[in-house]
Amino acid sequence: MADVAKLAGVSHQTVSRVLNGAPHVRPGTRDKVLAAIRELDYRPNSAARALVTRRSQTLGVVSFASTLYGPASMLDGIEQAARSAGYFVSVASLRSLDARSVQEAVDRLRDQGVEGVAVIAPQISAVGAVARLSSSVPVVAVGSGSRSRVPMVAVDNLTGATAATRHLLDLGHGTVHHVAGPAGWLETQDRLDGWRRTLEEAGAPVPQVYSGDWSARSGYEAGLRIAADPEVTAVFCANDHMALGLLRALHEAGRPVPGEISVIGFDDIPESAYFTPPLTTVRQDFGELGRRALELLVEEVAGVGHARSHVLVAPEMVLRRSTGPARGLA
Amino acid sequence: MADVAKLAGVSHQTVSRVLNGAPHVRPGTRDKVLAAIRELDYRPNSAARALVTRRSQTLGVVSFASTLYGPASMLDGIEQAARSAGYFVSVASLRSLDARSVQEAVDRLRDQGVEGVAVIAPQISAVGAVARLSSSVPVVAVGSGSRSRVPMVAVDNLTGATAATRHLLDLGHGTVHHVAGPAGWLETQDRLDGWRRTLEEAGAPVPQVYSGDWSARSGYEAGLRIAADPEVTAVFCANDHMALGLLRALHEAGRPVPGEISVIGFDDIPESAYFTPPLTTVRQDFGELGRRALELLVEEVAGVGHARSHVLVAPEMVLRRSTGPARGLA
DNA sequence: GCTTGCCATGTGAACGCAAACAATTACACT
DNA sequence: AGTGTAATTGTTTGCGTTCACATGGCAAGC
Repeated sequence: MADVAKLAGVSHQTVSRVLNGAPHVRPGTRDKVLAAIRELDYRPNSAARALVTRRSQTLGVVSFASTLYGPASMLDGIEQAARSAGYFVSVASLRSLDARSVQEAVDRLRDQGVEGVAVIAPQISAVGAVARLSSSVPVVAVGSGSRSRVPMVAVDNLTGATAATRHLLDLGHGTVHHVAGPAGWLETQDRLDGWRRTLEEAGAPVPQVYSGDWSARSGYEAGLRIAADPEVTAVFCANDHMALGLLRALHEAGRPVPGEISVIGFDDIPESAYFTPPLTTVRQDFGELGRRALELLVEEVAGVGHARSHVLVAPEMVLRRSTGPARGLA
Repeated sequence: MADVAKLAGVSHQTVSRVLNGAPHVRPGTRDKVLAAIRELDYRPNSAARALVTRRSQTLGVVSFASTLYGPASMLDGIEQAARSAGYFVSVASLRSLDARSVQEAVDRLRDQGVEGVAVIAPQISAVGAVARLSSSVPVVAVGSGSRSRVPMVAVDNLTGATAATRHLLDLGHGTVHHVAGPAGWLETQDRLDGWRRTLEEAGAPVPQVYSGDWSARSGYEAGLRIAADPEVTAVFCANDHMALGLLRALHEAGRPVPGEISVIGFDDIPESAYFTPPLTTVRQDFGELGRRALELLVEEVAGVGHARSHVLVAPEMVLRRSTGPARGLA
């Protein structure tokens, strides 16, 4: 910076002012400085700036299962929004979701000097852990269920699950079976609740719940059991990947979809439209979730009050061919 | 740090020595310092350290299409490896792949002070852009094709494509059609080359190439045209998502797979085993790719020579039910 | 007993920048 | 011309580390 100042014939402070867009710099002076900067290909040193301003311009993201479509999309949305807000993004991904790992990841990010952390870790224990240490750095949760003590942005899983269940009921199905996500996840819980409540309100029996781990494989395994149950005519899968596995199992068992069994998923991953048959599902816009979360985080970092700490984004049902009227009603 | 020094009754320099594991610190002294650190919950300031050491302990990742399974998995692998190597990871994702965007992303990272950059940007133009500016910071490319001028780690697309094509030929198919990825991608080119070369070596006719953009939708569109062509009995898709779309189109057109047409994909995403029918494909271990790339980058940063600058990871064929003998041979 | 040399620790700078404050200049208005 | 105010620029300080060097102590060797 001293070199730039010398070349431009001003003090380093004036260079600093130009760099930071401070007022009261004469245009001519600014131009000289700018020219010198270009001439020397000068780059401000972010470490020095961070040291004195105590602001790193960096936000942290704790992410889990980041190879899945949902988390990856949220991360992408976060990065986009962070960039427009002028922040860098540092990632720490989790291998497991216990409180210790989360603690560790957040510590790691904090040691790096991030000004805030977004957590894509939709497990109940994780959110608890995060809440406990959010004292030192602002934290927001992304895509988690509704019970978090920290500010968060999520899709309205309850409403989505209700819509899905309702849809199948309206099609004339006596009840709707459910393939849930793994225990401990906030999404799992909310979708389960929405499903159960809708059934109860409709006076429909609440059948036993099948449980998976979000993977197609687990959906397939649930599907094998479902296919063997002649009672089942409608299934709500807690995500599209499991629905894919379910579809596969049903196909192998010679149970036509939607002829004998209707299937609805959740997420609307880009592939869902090309399943066999194309999957009716509940769309959540993960990218949007990430963006909104980041906006919230930026507000927190800036010290704006937590006016709208809990943001719920409405999901949207996407009708395709995997759902149809109950048998005998066609 | 001064507080810690005072509490421990030593100088700040001794605290620094303890922190950095420097030799010549008496165990008793070390313990006192450690105790003081714990007592005060002291955290070293990374900005100050970066300022004086000129090392940020941060590596950058430029990523494109990071919501796709491949890039997301590579990012994940990179993050893992970076953590074990003691580095933080900062991400910059690209919206478009022109040289300007890449330039911008790398600049952004460099301004942040990263010590090296891994580029998940498998487009020819991107790699060119990166090569040009790799002077200031070490750069490695991940998952790109083989023609890059910067060090890189990739799956051996040529071999993979050859194996896929060979497999179908061996099954008795007269030739193999190809649904390629978008132009300009290194993977696209290498898989295309492998396919074409294998056909030529086998003396099989080289049919017209269908082109997609990696998405299931584009595979579906190619599939519509392929289904209408009675000549086609075997198709090699440049990735699994397009294969899914193709499968869908074939199914709709009443062309059984593998009865009438065999289909093979590339990638082996976790869902491929649950397609209808389960997809034969060529597996690439994206996570491993990311890890290897990061190791290479760390070596570069450390200044170790470029002995093994180009790492090719062998892909592995996964046989499932979407491929079978040619008609008349069953 | 007095050097020699290694250990253990302390002292003073410097890293590159922005904040606080000081100084100078320009301009309007009396 | 004289005063006041705002605009523009400069000077100094310190952010929290590590680095280079200085210092004191203690053991071994003569």
